[in-house]
Amino acid sequence: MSPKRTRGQNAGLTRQAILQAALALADREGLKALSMRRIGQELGVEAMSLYQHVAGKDALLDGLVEQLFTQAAPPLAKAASWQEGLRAYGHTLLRVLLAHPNVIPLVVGRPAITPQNLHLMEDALHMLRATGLPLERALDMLYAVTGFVVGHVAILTAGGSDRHAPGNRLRAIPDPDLRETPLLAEATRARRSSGPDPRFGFALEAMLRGFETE
Amino acid sequence: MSPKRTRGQNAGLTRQAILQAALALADREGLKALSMRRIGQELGVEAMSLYQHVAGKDALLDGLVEQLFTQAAPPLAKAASWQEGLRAYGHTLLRVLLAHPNVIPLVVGRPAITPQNLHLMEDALHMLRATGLPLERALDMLYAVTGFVVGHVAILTAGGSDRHAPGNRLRAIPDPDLRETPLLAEATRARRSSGPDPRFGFALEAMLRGFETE
DNA sequence: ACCACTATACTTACGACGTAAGAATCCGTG
DNA sequence: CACGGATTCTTACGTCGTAAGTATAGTGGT
Repeated sequence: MSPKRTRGQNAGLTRQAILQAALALADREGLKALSMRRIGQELGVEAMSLYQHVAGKDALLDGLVEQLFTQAAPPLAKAASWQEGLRAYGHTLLRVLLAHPNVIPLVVGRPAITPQNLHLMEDALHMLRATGLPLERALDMLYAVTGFVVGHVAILTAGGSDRHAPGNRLRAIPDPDLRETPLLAEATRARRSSGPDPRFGFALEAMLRGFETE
Repeated sequence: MSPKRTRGQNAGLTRQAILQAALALADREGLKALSMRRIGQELGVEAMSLYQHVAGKDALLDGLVEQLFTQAAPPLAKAASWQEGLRAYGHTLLRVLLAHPNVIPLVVGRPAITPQNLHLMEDALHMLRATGLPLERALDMLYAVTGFVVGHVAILTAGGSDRHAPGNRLRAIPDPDLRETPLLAEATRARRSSGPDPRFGFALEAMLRGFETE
């Protein structure tokens, strides 16, 4: 009944399993809850056991970011034109990031230069160049789109992450005081009633068009 | 000679002075060095003394972000058209953020909903509406530009903040392994040799144009 | 001159953190 | 069965944010 293990008994730990548990924990309780001890607890294991599979906390956080980007990469790989590829990549990345709002500060705060992620970028460059884009321009656009999406999401989820850690909602401004900032209050109220992101797609298109007509 | 104080002697602490010292410390030694004890030490004071002027560490970090946005707000306030205002705001914000690369994760990770910042947004909305923009659209654009700049900077400074805390350089990718990712290596090398941000202005213009012709 | 009173700074203390070092246990191979 | 590497657990150290309590300096009234 009790899954108690003794000392050297393999607990089935994996880098992947650890990252998954950490991501789930971050989603559920916020970044502040992401301590080694807590993650271990989540896996029925002591904190120090994790160090067999990840080099340290920073490496673990890099791994989290890597997980997210890995999810967003495929659409880019199998597109016909660079416009279509970047568009699909942008929307997918947006969706992935919004699915894990608590982790967004990590995505922004660290480049996550894991081997895995470097290969993702390499593949993307291959694809973009295959559809007839100068190499340097391809990197620029990859950065521009990624930066735009990340920034957009950062603004969207501002205030969510840890302030009121569990159960954070996805909004821009937390009900500003009406008498102090009436315009702001009215504008955010109006904005919130419309769909979740009517402006994102448009701005992204504007960027793609801009790159086209350079 | 010795600036030693005894117990109740006023040390000249202020919220402003604390924030300034903290910002300088973060610029100099990275976010990880930003502990209450360390900041106090910087001001010749014990950690707990700071709590008389800031509510806690989170509030202090919010204050840091507030400082940055306050620096970027003026250009928007005194512009003739919304295009000009947003353009000036974007470029100024970019400059301010790049001047403090270490704190960028904070800017992204927290909305810094301080009263001060809410008023900044309120003023911006006033200005944008005065030059003939629907309120809701004004907020959209403010968010879009802010998000774009933040994202751009986040990507630009990725890897800097704490990894090798002091003396971080401002680059996108840290010399990827040539044999693993040849395209990426070549593209980043080419990119780095050109100016610091040839693409930012263009992308920003594309966005503004896009909003115009909606 | 004295005395509350308030503002400010310091001291101590607690629990949680990341992780270095080493001991204990399991498991595959001989 | 023996043993050696892999994996986990235990213990320990220094640092963190901050709650609670204490001591000192300045201030205004008498």
